[in-house]
Amino acid sequence: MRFRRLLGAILRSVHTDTPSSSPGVQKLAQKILNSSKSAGRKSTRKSQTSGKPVADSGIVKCNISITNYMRNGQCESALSLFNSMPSKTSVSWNSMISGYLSNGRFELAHKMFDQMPHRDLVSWNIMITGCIRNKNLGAAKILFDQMPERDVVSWNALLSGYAQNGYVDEAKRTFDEMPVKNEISWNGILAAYVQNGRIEEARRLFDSKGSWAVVSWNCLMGGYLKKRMLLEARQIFDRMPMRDEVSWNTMISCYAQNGQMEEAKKLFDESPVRDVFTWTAIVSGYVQNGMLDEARRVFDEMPEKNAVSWNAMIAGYVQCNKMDLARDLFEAMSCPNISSWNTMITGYAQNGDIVEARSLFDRMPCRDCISWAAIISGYAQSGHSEEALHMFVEMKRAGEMLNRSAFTCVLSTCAEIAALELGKQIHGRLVKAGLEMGYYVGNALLAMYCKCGCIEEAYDVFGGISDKDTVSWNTMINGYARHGFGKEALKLFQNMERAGMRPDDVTMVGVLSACSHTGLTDTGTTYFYSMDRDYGIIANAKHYTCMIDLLGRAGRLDDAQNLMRNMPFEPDAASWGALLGASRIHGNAELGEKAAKMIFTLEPWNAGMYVLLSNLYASSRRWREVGEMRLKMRDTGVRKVPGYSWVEVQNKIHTFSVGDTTHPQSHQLYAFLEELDLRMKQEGYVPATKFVLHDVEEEEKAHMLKYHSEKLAVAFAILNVPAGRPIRVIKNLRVCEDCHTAFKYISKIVGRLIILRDSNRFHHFNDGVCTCGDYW
DNA sequence: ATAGGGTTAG
Repeated sequence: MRFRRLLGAILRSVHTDTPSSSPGVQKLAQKILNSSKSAGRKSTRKSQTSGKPVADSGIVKCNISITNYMRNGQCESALSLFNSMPSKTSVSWNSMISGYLSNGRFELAHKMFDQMPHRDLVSWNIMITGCIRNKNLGAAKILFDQMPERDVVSWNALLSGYAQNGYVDEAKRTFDEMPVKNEISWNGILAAYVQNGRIEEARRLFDSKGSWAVVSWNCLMGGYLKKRMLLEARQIFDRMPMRDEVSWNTMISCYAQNGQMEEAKKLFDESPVRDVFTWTAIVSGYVQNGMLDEARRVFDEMPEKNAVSWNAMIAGYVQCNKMDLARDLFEAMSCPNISSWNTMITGYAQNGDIVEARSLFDRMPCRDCISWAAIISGYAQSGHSEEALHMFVEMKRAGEMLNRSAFTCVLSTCAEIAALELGKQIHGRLVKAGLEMGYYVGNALLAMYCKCGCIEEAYDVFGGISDKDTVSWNTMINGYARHGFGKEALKLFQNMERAGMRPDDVTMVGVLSACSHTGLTDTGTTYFYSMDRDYGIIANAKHYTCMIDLLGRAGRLDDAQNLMRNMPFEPDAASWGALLGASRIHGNAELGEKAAKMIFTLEPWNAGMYVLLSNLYASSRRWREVGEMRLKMRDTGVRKVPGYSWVEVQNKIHTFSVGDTTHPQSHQLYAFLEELDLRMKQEGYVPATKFVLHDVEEEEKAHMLKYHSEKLAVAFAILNVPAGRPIRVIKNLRVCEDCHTAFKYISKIVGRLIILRDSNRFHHFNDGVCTCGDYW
C-alpha cells in the first residue's frame, strides 16, 4: 500500500539533472569581455532611443553566459564568471540569485540577495518565488510584506504560493486584494481551486468570466483529469477556441490514465503534434493498465525519449515485480535521474530485497526526500525498525527536507512501528513547513496517532482537518473501534451522516467492529441488515467476519455458524478465525478445532494457526496433539513467528523477546517483575498456566509466563516513562491471555494507564480494567 | 536569445 503511494510520489516529482561544471571558465570570460569591447557602443546608442539605461553589451553577454551556466547546473562556473566581471548590473545579480534558486542552492541565493547593493523589484520577486519553491511560504510572505513596492508579478507569485500549499482561502483573499489583475492572476486563482481538488468552484469561476487564456482551459481540463471526470474534460476540450500541444496531451493522458486506450490512441493519431509528452502519455497509459508488452512496443517506437519515458517503463516493470527487466532498462539508460534510482530502490524494497535496495541507495549520486522515504519504508516494511529509525536520524543529519508525499510515507512508517516521539517530531515539522493541511498528509497524521495509541491526539488532528474526506472519517471511526471506544465510534458515524458524508464499505467495517468490540450485538445486527437498504453497500467478506465475531462474542455460536453457512461466498480464513476466537473464549474446543483445521487447509503457511491450535490442545492438556502440531510445523517448514514487544523511550525503540536478557537493564527488570508478581498475587492474581505450550511442571510454566516479551516491555516502560504519562507497548502478535490479566492488576498496582497495541487491536488498561472487555 | 508570475506526461 505504502509502496504504491511512494511509487506515485516518485512519478509525480520533477527533477533536474545537474552535470558538473566545466573548466576553462576564466578563459571564456576573458574572451567574452575582449570581444565585446568593439560592439559596446551600439547598445549605448540603442539605449537612448528606448529611454532606459542599457548596460554595456559585454555585461549583457556575461549575463547571458551566467544564465546558461545556471541552466546547465554549473553554479561554480557562473560564479567565477560573475566574480571576474569588472562591473555588474542588477541583471547580473538577479541572474545569479535566480540560478542558485533553480539549482536548489537556497542559502547561496539568499546570501547574494543580502549582499546585493541595489535590490530592484525583480530581485524581490525572484526571492519570493525561490522561497515558495523551497517550501517556505512564511519567508515568502515576510519578503512580500517587506518589499518597498510590488507589481502584478509579486502578487501573482504570492497567489500561486498560497495555491500550491493548499491555502485556497488565503489565495482568494490575495486575489481579491490585488490592485491590478492580469491573465496570469486569473489563472492563478483558477489553479488554486483546481490544485486543491475544488473542481466545482473552479468551474463556477470559469463560467463567470467570458474569455480565458489557453493555459486556463488546459488547467480546468487537467482538474477534470485529476478527478477522473472524462466527460467534462472532453466537453472542455471540444469547446476550446484554440488548442496547443498541452491541450492535446492533457486530453490524451486523460483517456490513457482511465483505461480508455482506444480513445487515447485515436486522439494520438488525430493530434497535429506529437512530442515526448504525447508519446509518454501513451506508454504510461499502457503501463497503468497493466499492458506491459504494448507499453514496451510503443516505448521502443518512440522517436525520442527522455528520463520520464524511461522511468514510466521501469516503473511498469517494478509494479509487476519484474525486477530483472526493470534492471535491464535502468542499466541501459544513459543518465538515470533521481526518479530512476528511487523507482529501483522502491522496487527492490517491495520485493523484499532490502539489501539490494540499500546498495542502490548507497551508490546513487545524489538523493532526495523520496529516496530517503523509500529506504526508510523498505526497512520498516521488512521488519528492520531499528534501521528505519537510524535512517530517519541520518536523513535529518543530511539536512533533507520532506515534501508532502515523503511526509505521508514517513508518517505511515511511524504508524507501523509506533514511533510516536518521531511521529510527533514529524508533526512539528509539518506544521513548521505549513503542510499539515490537505487530505493525504492530514489522514496519514491521523492514522499515525491512532496506530501509536494516542486516540485523543488523533481526534485533535481529525478536528483540524478542514476538508474531511471519507478516508478521514473512516480512519477515525476505525481508530475508535480498534481502541475499544465503540460508543465514540458510533457517535462519530452519526456525525458523519449528519455532515452529509456518504459511508462506504470501509466505514461499515469500522461501525460493525465497533459494535463487536464493545459488545453491542443488537445495534451491530441492525446496521448489518440495513447497510444495503440505507447506503447501497453490499456486505463483503469483512462485514461477515465482523458479524461472526459479534455473534460469537455474545456466545451465539450457532447463529454465527448459520450466518457463515448462508454467506454468498465460501468462508475465508478470517471468517474461520473469528469463529475460532469465539470458540476459544466460550470453551468450545470441538468447534475451535474444526475452525482451526479449516484454516490449515486454506492457509497452510499460517504459523499463527498452529500456535492457536496448539494452545487449544494445551489448555485441555492434550499433550500428544500438541506434540503432533510441533511435528507438523517442522514437516511443513512453517516457522512460528517469534513474538516480540517494543517500547519507545526518548526516541529510541527498546525491543524485547521472551526471556530476554540482552537488555542492559534486564537485571533491574527481572527484579521488578518479581516484586510485581508478589504484589499481584496478594491482589488475587493466578497465573494462567494453561497457555504455556510445553508439557512441564506448573511452577516452571508460571516462570515462563512471567517473562513474556510484553511483560518485559511493560516493566521497562514503568521504570523509564515519567510518572503520569501513559505507557505504550506494542506487540507483533496477539497479546497472551495471562499477560492481559496481569496488566489489569499491574495498572491498578502502579496506578498507570497502559496502552497495548497487539496485532489485532488496542487494549487500554486502567485501574484494573481493559477497554476490550476481556474479549479480543 | 540577459533576470521575476500561470497549464500537460512518470
